[in-house]
Amino acid sequence: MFESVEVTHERTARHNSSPAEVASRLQGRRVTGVERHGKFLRISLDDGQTMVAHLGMSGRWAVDGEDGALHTHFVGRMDSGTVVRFIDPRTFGFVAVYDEDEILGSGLSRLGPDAWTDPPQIGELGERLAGRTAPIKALLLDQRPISGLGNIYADETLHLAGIHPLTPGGALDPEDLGRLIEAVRIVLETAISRGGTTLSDAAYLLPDGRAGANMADLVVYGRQDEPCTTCGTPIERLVVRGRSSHFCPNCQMLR
DNA sequence: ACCTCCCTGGCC
DNA sequence: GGCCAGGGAGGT
Repeated sequence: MFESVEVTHERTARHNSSPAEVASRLQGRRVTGVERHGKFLRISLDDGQTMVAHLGMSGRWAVDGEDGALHTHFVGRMDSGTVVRFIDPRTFGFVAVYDEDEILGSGLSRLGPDAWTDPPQIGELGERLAGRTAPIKALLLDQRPISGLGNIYADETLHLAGIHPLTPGGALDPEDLGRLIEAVRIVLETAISRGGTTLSDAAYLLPDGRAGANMADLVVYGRQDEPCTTCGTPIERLVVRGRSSHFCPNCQMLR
C-alpha cells in the first residue's frame, strides 16, 4: 500500500491535473497487479484505478536506494517499508493515475501488440503494415503496428533482419516479416538477458542501481563508420523522422 | 501522415 | 556557447 506519495515535478504529473492529484489518488491504495505493455508500466490498484508510468528517455525507477538523488520526481513509501523513486533528468517520462475512462483516452489505448509478450504473427504484422508507405524504421518506432521497440532496438532489429530502415512498411513481403519478427525476438531476448542497455550516459539503470550490460551487444546503434560485424562494411547513419538510424548498407540493401 | 515541441547533461 | 540525444503528444 502507498503509505505516502510525493510528486515533486509538474511535468512528471502532466497527464493528470497536478502533482498533488497523482499523490492523493495513490495515497492509501494497494497494488493488485503489475503489467507492462510496450514501454508503459501498468500498476493495478485496489480501487480500480491504474497507475501508468513511462520512463521516457532518461527515466528510471529505484527501489530502496538513491535517497536524495538529483532529479527525483516521485517518491512512494509503501507500508512494507519499501521506497520506490522515479528519477528522470529530462522529464520525458511520467507517472499518471487513470480510471477506466481516462485510460481509453491515453496513449496506452493506441498501442499495437507487445513486441515481447505478444509478438504479432506474419499475417497480423503484414495487415498492420499493408499499404503503409512510411519507412519501416518510423513504423517500428510508432508503437501502433507493434509496441515496445525504441530507437536502439529498432536499429538492431532491422540489421539482424537484413532490412533497410527506409524500406516502405507495405513493401515487406512475408519472408521479410518473418525475419523481422524473429529479429525482434532475438534482439529483445538478448537485451533482457543482459539487463537492458545502459549507454555511457548511465541514464538507464536497473531498479537496484546496477547497469545493464547490453551495450556490448549492439552491432549498429551508435557505431557509424565502424565496420559491420557481419561483413565489414562501414555502418552508416541517417535521420528518419528526426531519429538517428544506423544500418549496414551492404547487409541491409534497399530493394 | 506529417511536423514540432518538450528537457537536461554531456560533449564539441 | 551551442548542439545533440529521443519518448510521446498534440497540432496542422
